[in-house]
Parts: sequence; C-alpha cells; structure tokens
Amino acid sequence: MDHHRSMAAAAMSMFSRNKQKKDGERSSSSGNQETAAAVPPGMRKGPWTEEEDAQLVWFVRLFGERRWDFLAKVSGLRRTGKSCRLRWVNYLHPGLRRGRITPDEERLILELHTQYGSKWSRIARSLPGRTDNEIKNYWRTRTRKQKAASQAKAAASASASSSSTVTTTASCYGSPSSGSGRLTAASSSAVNESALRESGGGDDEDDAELDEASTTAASQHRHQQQQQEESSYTMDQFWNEIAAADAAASYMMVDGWGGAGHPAAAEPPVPSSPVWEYCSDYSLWRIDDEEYYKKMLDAS
DNA sequence: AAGCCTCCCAACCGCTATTTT
DNA sequence: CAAAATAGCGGTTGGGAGGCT
Repeated sequence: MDHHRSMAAAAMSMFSRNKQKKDGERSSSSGNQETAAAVPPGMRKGPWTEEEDAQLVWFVRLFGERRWDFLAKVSGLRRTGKSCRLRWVNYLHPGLRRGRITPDEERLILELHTQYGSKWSRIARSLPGRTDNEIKNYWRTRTRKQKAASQAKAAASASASSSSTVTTTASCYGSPSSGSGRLTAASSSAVNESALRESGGGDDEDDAELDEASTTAASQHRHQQQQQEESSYTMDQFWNEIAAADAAASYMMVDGWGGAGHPAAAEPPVPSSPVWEYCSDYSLWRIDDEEYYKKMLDAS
C-alpha cells in the first residue's frame, strides 16, 4: 500500500492549495463532529484533511466516479459516500478551474440564469471547470449584494424623493461595503473578451476539452455578449435588473419563479449528465470495475 | 492595534430522480 | 413491478480571510 500512498500523494500535489492547510487546521479543531443526525455514527464530517483527500483521489482513480458508498467503504475513509462525492466533484476533480469568476463567466451565468433559473448544475455545464456549488455561491453573493443595494437605494429615494432619481450604475453595483475592494466595479464594467481568454483560454487540456463540449451555448452567448457590448448594456444594468426582479418577486410571490411555472420548467428535458461527463478521460488508467467490486466485496 | 463587517467558499442537509436488485 | 440503493440537486450554514474604521 506504500506505493499507493505515494501515488496518491503525487496526485494530491496537483490539487493541493492554500486552503488545504486551512482545512487541515480546521479539521483538527472542528472536524471530529460525529454526532450530527444525518451522519451515521462513526463517520467523520467537517473539513477534509490532506490525507483524506489523497486517499479519496487514489480510490476514485481506482474505481471511477461512481458507487460512492462503496468507494467510501473500501477506501477506509470514515466518510459517507455522499460526502466523498461532494468532495470530489467540488474540490478534487481535475480540470476544476479555481479563482475568481471572470467577467465573461459572470455574464454567461447571468444569461443562463435567466434561461434556466436556479438550475445550477445546468448552468455549470456551460462553464467549464466551474461547479454548480461555485456558481450557486457566486450568485447568492451577488444577488444579496444587489438586493442590499437596491434596498438602500429605495430607502434613499424615499427620504429624498425629488432628487434621488439620478443614480449611477456604479453606485448600484458596488455594495454599501464596496470599499472592501474584493470585487471591484471594474470587473463588471470593464468587461472584455480577452479577459476570459487570458484567464481561461490558457488553461490545461481538460479545459480545452470542456470548452469544446459546451460549444453551441457558449458561442451563442458570446454572440449575444458582443451585441450587448455594442449596445452598451453593462453588467451593472444586468445586476440591477436582477435585483429589481428579486424585489418584485418578493412582493408578488408568483408561482412561476422557482416553481412549476418557472421558465426552466418549460424547457425541454436536459440530459442529466454532470459537467464532468465531458472530461471522463482524466483517469490515469482504468480497470475492470466489476472484477474489482467482486474482489473487494468478497474480501470484506 | 483591535474590533467589526463583508465576502468567499467548503461542506452539510433534505429532498428528488434515477438506477439497480 | 416494487423496494432499495445510489446519484444528484438546490438551499443553507458556518468559519476563515481580509478590508475598513
């Protein structure tokens, strides 16, 4: 098993990030919460350690991305299959693109969200290397900011009704706390195509493959983006509209948005393949699963 | 320097859909 | 065909990082 370890470690070196250390540290303090109801007794939950990651990577390479419960068992990880899958999909999977959402991705997300609603996994399929979780988190942050901004705006206009009609997009885009500088207004208004190519185009081969896979939608969106740029339709305006829509929805609680009448519900059924179906060749090597399953089960 | 605040994101939960037995 | 197992999805939470006052 020693060479397994070293291979796993080698695999992990691909994925190790600064956060890893943090997770490890956290897990020492809070990772041993085993009492939660949803997690069977004896199972770990909370942040993953580097060792666990390495172990998971190794066994996923061995058995493939399925039978997560089985994989969790034979790997010796005291984790649920569900937890293993999540860790793999959201963090360990090769081809994941890390870092900030680029302006182009931002715009694509907006486009797709108007099209699909909160179907994050569907949206993620058009954003190579991004996970549904990532996009979901991003969207949540953005909409929250926008809502806060629009509320502030509404409050301001209520107090000073006559002079408040003139608002700048910058003031809307930047949250009240926009001074933090975490996400600058430049990221929205200074959108250009080269930004994406710079950040995404030069990525690894997985990304290239993924890019190919999400061709039509992406190219359509690009086209639309160009049109939008030509008509000077900025991200600020996009987000303002989203905020406005959210505000309206919160008033009306229409049965459409997010429910059966949602535009997403009217779309033709989409194949439920995960985003990674397009890059299933990442495995270093493959084995006959059936044979191994049997062996492992017999052994256990 | 310290406390506060916001953002980011990993990870969990509950539920549904799909596949296997 | 039904039940069980598995996979996947969307919503939510909590903690760390870092900027601001």
